[in-house]
Amino acid sequence: MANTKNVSKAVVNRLPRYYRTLRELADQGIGRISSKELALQMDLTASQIRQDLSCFGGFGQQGYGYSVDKLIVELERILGVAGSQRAILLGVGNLGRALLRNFDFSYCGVRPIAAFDTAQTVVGSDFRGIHVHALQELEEYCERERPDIAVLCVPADKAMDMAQRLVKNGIRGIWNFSNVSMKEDVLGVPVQDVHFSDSLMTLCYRMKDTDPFDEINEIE
Amino acid sequence: MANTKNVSKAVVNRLPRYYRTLRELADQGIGRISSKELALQMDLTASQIRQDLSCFGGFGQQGYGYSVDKLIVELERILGVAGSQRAILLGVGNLGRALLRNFDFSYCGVRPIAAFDTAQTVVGSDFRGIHVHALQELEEYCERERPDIAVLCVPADKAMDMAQRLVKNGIRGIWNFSNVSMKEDVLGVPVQDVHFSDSLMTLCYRMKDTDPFDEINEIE
DNA sequence: TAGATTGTTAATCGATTAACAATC
DNA sequence: TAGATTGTTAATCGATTAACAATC
Repeated sequence: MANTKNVSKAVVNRLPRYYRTLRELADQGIGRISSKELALQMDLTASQIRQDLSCFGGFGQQGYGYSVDKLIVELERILGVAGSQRAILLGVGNLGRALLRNFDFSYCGVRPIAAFDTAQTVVGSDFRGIHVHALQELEEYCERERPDIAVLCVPADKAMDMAQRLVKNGIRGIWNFSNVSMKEDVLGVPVQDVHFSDSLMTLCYRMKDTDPFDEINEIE
Repeated sequence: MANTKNVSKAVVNRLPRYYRTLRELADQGIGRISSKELALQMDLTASQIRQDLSCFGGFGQQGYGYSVDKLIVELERILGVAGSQRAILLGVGNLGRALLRNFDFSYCGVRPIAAFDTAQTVVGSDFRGIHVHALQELEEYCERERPDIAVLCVPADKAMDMAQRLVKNGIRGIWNFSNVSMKEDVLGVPVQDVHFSDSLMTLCYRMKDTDPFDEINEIE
């Protein structure tokens, strides 16, 4: 019945991927899976999967494996994505719009409830039913609606001030798309950075192996 | 003079963050830094930083530390982001547009040279100087221009086919924004997935600690 | 029942940290 | 020169893998 044992960071990092894979399996109509099969699918070892899951409880059954649906529900509980957190989005530029229009927040158990911007051209418009408010209404809105998460899509130079303003207004977590690193210990709430550039750089690094011009890939 | 020694995955994962931090330091006009100071800034240990960097060579100087500029250049070489790779973007929806308009490709040494879509409404338009071609021109274009990287922003159901088509046309790496996991060993080129949802879920997980409604966060 | 597969304990492997001689 | 800081070797710590009794 333990909620958390001693969950290492490495395990936590794998949880979203477990969740994603299991959702895909469920979509394919697969109702149960063994650690061995799942390992094959995810390029892990069966041992590791059993070890990881056992941090949170015994969800499997000997001789049978794991129920996909049950595991999904458990992972939603573990990840805390089942609680229908309420999110507001700051900065309705191209990226903000792309998120409002295309991103499936509900997949993560998050519900976007409002957006904010300063530009007259977007204030008052709606994206997929989400209304864009003038930024000056932020304080009043937060007091009334008590959102949990802020999706930060403002320009880099405005990001830090905005983050502090949000925390002051009761925001409990920041999903940060502005390309600025924020010190969590200063803000006092979790900040999850999305660094597109890290991802692209990792791709470039991994492409070096296949680079026809890179002949100096020798050891020593 | 070693190009690569035995670089573990953990080290590689930290490289983009080293690069980002050093660029920030350079922007602040800081010309040199010791492993101790850098460790403080990045929440690592000085030992780890020296260990990590020494995988690629001895870039520091006893009694002095590291030259920020020199380290940036070295990291660009190590990461392979200095080669000005050429990228094409597939799928000019909101996300594709957001990337074309806002993302600083040059930060990663990548140069976007063209975009492709099927919709008559966007074909022929330009975003920051990048022209949107009709998708049917892809083959001809690739043969002529030989792009290295594909930025995949097409809908999930088109992603896998498109990826295979791109590889057939000589693409050597895929930056994948479509929410579909691709088997690299099938494609034969590196694929770097951008999973927004993983990031948002991790935020939700980390917010659990501060959740006022979550009283059962006990050990055992 | 027999076969399969779990959860967990022990063994191995790898990554991080500490320490220190070399030297700028 | 003396103080500072590197690169590297050895020690510690943690994470992954292997093995197996328990049991569905």
